Amino acid sequence: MKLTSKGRYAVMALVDLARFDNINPVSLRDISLRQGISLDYLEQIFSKLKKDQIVKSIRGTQGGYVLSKKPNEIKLTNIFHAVDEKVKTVQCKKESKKGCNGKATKCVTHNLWDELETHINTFFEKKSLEDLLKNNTEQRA
Amino acid sequence: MKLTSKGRYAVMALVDLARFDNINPVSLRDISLRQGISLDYLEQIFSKLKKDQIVKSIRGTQGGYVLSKKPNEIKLTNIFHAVDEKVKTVQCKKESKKGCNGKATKCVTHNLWDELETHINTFFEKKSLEDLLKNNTEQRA
DNA sequence: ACTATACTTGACCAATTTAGTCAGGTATGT
DNA sequence: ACATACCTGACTAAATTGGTCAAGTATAGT
Repeated sequence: MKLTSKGRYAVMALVDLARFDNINPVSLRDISLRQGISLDYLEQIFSKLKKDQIVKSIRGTQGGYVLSKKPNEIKLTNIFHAVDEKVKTVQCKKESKKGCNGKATKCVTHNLWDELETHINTFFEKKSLEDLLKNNTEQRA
Repeated sequence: MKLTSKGRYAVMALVDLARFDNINPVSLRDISLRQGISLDYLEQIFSKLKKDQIVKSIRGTQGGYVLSKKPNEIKLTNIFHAVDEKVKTVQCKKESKKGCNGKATKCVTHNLWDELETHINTFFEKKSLEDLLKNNTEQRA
């Protein structure tokens, strides 16, 4: 079970954005250089972030991206959801009321995976961009 | 971030094994039929479980597998470790004392991923096979 | 001794996903 | 007009996944 780079990059880019968008919109080029992420790839990621209204875009020279909410209102869940980074532990194709994969009973580990998914998602729902920013400035001090 | 079927199958198979190995060794064929997992694939998985001494094998007719420890001594961590289902959130190739990927500073989200990894692993370290067995018999009642 | 059962090992493979690249656009401030 | 920077979609190489297939070896029962 691993995180995809799309999810990781999205969070890295947004932390970067949050640190610099107070003055001017931040161009993807800058983020690309600072975070070492390919510009083309960033464009894909930001188009998704924009679709989910996590960022706003400003076109033209001196344009770039800005957060469309406050850092404490942007949770990891929101970011991951935007870039299709989803937590998937259960695979049962067909789940009826009482059974998995058409069987009469729930598969023996079904509850376990549900529990795990909840456990992970709770983590993502609690953490906001602001938390990460704090953590980061503390480190520099 | 998703669980691979190797990890899922390993846990399912071991729960099955734990329920039936009190009387006789359990053959992979039986597990295969009960859990709907391909026999060939189960063989791969059990060879790993055996290597990590989670199960013992008995060859020949009436042979099969048996747990080599008590269910409460087998944690999810042990199972996942055996079948190479590892939790990987951080990707930084080179991490020196203070930096990632050769840079001077830790990447802004490094602590976050570490935290997430710990959060998930804690879950795996707490859960034992016994917990799953209990949960399962409760369900049938 | 023979045979059926069941573990053992390793090679192989198709499909999917991932992590991007590439090649064009379009909008806008100066 | 022109440079900057967003926008969009097609494409692809490499890795991973989720297996299958083939050819063993060990052992219990007859």
